[in-house]
Amino acid sequence: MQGTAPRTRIQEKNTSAILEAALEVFSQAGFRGATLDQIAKAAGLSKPNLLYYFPSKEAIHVALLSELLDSWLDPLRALDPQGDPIDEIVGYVLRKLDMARDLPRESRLFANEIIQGAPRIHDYITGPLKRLVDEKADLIRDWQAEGRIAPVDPHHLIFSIWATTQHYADFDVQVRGILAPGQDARFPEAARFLEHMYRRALAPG
Amino acid sequence: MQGTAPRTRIQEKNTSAILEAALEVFSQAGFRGATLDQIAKAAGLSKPNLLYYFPSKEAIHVALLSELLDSWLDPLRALDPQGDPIDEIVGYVLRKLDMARDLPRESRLFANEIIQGAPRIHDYITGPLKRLVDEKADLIRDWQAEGRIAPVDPHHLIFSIWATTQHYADFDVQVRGILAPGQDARFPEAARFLEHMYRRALAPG
DNA sequence: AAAAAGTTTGACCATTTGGTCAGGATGACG
DNA sequence: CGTCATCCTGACCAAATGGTCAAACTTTTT
Repeated sequence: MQGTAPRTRIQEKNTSAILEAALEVFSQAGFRGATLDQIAKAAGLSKPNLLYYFPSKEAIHVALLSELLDSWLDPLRALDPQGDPIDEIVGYVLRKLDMARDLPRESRLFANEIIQGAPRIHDYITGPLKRLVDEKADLIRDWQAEGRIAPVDPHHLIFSIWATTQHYADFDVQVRGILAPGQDARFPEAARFLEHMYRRALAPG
Repeated sequence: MQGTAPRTRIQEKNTSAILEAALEVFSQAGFRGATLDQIAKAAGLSKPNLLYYFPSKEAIHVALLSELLDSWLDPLRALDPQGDPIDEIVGYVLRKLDMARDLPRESRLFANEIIQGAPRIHDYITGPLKRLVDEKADLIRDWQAEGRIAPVDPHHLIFSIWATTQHYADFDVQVRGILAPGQDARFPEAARFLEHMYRRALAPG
């Protein structure tokens, strides 16, 4: 009945249909641009029925964001202190690029939220996200101290990785519009470009 | 009276007050998230008075976008075929970064529009924007053929420049949240990082 | 100073939108 | 099969929102 764990099959089915529909709508229109009617229609339910499963529009949005944020950090977490520094970072870039390809709606949901001032996830940014980024920045500084990677600012390196990879999800319309028609290969091409760029930029010496 | 050129002082003053207010509101909330009341209040006018100067909310948005798109291409246009390839591209990066610092609302207005599917500027993307990008991609390919710059995909190079620079405007909240506190230096730091990255990535050989 | 042109507003309207509710339908289960 | 809990809906509501309009108020022009 609430945003917590579903208890019955019907709840299971409907809550996930709602979240799926809401992801579609919110990611495309932003929070205020989305309407309960759109979400209900996309989920194949009536509006009052939506509100039987979630107490409000806001609650749906929060549920969606919580689910997302939970897994958003995973690729960065996987940066391995034991691995080869440049391979690790390039691996991170390619993992993020895969996410942009496979989960573009999640990326746009996140982007919408942040562009509009991150009203609902400010604590996440200054809390868990900042902590993890700071930790990985330290790791990168360690690698730099050992001379295994060029001495660039770790935070801005991470920002650039986010920017370049998420760009292919968030600005997809623009990318396709400019690359058209043969844009089917844009992700492999982007991977090749980004791998080249980061290998070159980070090579020590 | 319409979105064309103002005729009187009062028109001059009020239309620019409206556009300034609308930029503030639209860039922060997106088209659907913005309300005429918010814009009117920010402009210091009554809502009916807004609609005396612009026929609709949509018209204000269009006027704003037209104004913006007109100047959006300038930095890329300035890529000089006569200059040193790497200096030219790094110069472009730094110019875009300056724009992200000085005109963040314009950047967010644009980003909001594209994330939400570019309903109002699709023709601009596949038209003038694509043309200019393709032209500059050819220039970059020429430089590559002369061996003066590394052979990376020119389109994806340009995308990465847009992504990394606009990130500092569009995702400002996130950048500040992670860098805090000493985030006042984020633009000079970003400039240093990006210049390093692109010089390294593009050096021939 | 009067007329004309331009500007502003309060009151109003239709539609959209998030949300409620009483009651009916449907399933789970002894 | 009966009953209890879960699920679903049509009708409804209040607030917000984009937009209209007649009338009043200013400014410019003659």
